Amino acid sequence: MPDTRPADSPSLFPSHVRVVDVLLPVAVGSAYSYRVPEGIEVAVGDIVVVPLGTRHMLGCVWPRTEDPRESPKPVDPARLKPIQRKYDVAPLRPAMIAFIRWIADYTVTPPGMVLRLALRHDESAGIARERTGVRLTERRPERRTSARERVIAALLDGFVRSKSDAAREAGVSPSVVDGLVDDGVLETVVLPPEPAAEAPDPDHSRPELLPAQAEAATRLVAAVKARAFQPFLIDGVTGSGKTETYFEAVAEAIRQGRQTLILMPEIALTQAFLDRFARRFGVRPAEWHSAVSTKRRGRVFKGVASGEVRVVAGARSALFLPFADLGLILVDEEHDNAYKQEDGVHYHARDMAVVRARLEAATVALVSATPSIETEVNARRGRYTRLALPERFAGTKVPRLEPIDLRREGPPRGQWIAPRLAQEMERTIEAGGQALLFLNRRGYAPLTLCRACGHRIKCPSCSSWLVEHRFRRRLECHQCGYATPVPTECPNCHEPNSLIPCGPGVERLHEEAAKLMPEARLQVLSSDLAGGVERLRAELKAIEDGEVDIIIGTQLVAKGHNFPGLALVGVIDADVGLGHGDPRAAERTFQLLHQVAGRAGRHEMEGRAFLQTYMPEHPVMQALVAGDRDAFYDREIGVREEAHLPPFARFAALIVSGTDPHAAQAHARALAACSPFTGEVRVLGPAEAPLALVRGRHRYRLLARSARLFDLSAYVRAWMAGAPRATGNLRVEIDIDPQSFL
DNA sequence: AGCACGCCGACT
DNA sequence: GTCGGCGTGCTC
Repeated sequence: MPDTRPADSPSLFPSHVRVVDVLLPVAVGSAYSYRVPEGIEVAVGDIVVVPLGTRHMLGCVWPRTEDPRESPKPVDPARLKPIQRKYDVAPLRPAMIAFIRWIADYTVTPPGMVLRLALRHDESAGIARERTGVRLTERRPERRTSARERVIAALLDGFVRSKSDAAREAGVSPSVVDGLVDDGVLETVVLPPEPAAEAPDPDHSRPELLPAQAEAATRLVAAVKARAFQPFLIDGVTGSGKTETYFEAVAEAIRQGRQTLILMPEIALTQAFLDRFARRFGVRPAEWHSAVSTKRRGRVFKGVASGEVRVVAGARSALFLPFADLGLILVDEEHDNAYKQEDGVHYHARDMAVVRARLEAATVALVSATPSIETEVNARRGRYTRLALPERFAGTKVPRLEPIDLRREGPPRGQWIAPRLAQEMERTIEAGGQALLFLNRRGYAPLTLCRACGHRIKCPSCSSWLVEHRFRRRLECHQCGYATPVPTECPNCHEPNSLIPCGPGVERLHEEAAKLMPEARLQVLSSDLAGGVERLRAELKAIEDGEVDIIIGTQLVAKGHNFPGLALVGVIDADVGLGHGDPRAAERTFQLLHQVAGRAGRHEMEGRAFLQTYMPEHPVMQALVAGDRDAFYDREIGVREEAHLPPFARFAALIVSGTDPHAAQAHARALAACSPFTGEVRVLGPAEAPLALVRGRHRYRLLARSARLFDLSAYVRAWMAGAPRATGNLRVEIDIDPQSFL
């Protein structure tokens, strides 16, 4: 049914002119109206091609609302342009339209920008090329050659093969096959389109579950069966089998004929997860992330929309796929901050997953061994049902954690591995185990200092130090990517040979470890490893095969990878981030250290972990060493409540940036001055943003704080409506629920 | 978001 | 003289 204007409306349109609203994936406030030409039928949700200015783009036929923000103002009918054509993809379902609207509303972003997240994959529309195969006919060639004979022999079974397969099997070049087709010896046949993903089998290989797993699985399965919105927290210690547990829910969704979305923070490194899925269900799930080829993404997009793809494992962008019937969403490692999108539309994929599940009447489970404070509070309040998995599998023990007090037993100046840790490493390696040194700093040294004048080398366009990467012989900015050769004299006072590297990075730690243990085999693992993801996978494999004694890694090693031989973990600087007054630092530190320490001793050997710290009495260290998770959460939740911090209050951040610091600050002040007054919101700032200068843009930040149940999005929207426009190269970004509320 | 239009600085 | 930098405004 075309969505035509009611005949009785005092509209400018003659009643026979059919008009629909189309939302476009651009930053305009509302949908635009288009004429529907004869011979085209469109309905709400349809994806259409429309002209906009000088170009053509995809849009979605959008429902009319009472909301004046979304409805277009009446436009002169003479200016209406016609829809060009309907696009050959499944229409967006009402739940998806509602989801897009919800996010636009909540994040204070034009709905078109949110639609863009769902339509951005231009391959979504790409028409899958028809695949053809060849089959033997009754005819035989007049000219017979040995190559031709081989092709005929290979195809004698009568089955259809693709041209390239036929050529490969016969050991000939594809042109031989083409020649036989021309002679009528082979006929071409249209093949059915290649499936985007094989169908997973819910009963392929059902595992034995521990009692706690079985109990949790039963409840998840019941929720999936009920086909109603139900949120869970799967809260299980490392090695308790969270994945096996939620796989039972996936199996049930498959049996119900509904689809599953599994969100993961670091999808490029999840080979192991995909294999695990395949062992349980017989096939791998469809993958969705930036490293998947365009062509493949196009197939997955279509398969998801048609319902043929049953399970997608993906990064946060997979949340915007147009599922035909989504029954289950899993958010693995839900506490991971990679789920927060920090540019464009600022959304938190974990929270939006819960929203989407509600709109789809689906089950959603957040999964973590160290839940975010927000999720823990939701579980304690009963908003999320907690499914606890307290037991580890037989044969695996929780690693023993010990602090190393750097004030009393620290390493000599210029070194970073404490003598006790070095001893323990040696002992571990002698016993045939592996050791991991964890330091969350890439490169050789985080700061280069001039001994003569005290100058510290900074990035020319950011407010950050340049990090020395000795292997590449460069200083690099980790903020913007700026790189320059390591200078031989101080850029400030020009004193030669006066520059000294300060502090450790993983490269420097590698140097020190190699000196301490010259016999040991070492491997550095960080995200900037030369050779990219391929090389990384190879190194991980080598470690798994026991070809490495000491692993030196950044937080990459904390995330999701399993090292069976790992018996000892040394955290070089357990205090990173603590003591800077960032209220989220304690939580992040706890999660990261818990995760890193948990890497040790997942298998035969008893694991040990050492935390090098200047504050062993800090509650985070105490809770980690005592293995008392609840103590950490109790305390941290108490701190948040008392200080009126999330989730007991809400924040919105406005970041004003521009190349001219004075202009940026002035605009930030002007915004502060025009914030609508209400007793329920406090506006703080402007102050320099945590990263005061990025890529040559100076940043100032305003924070608005309200009570938990206040509609802060509506407040910010009203505020922006009455605010002076940003002019010149000034930009204002809105971040609802910012990660940092320092 | 793109893209065109328009207004000011250094070059064939 | 115009090429092109970016700032501004519009797209049904």
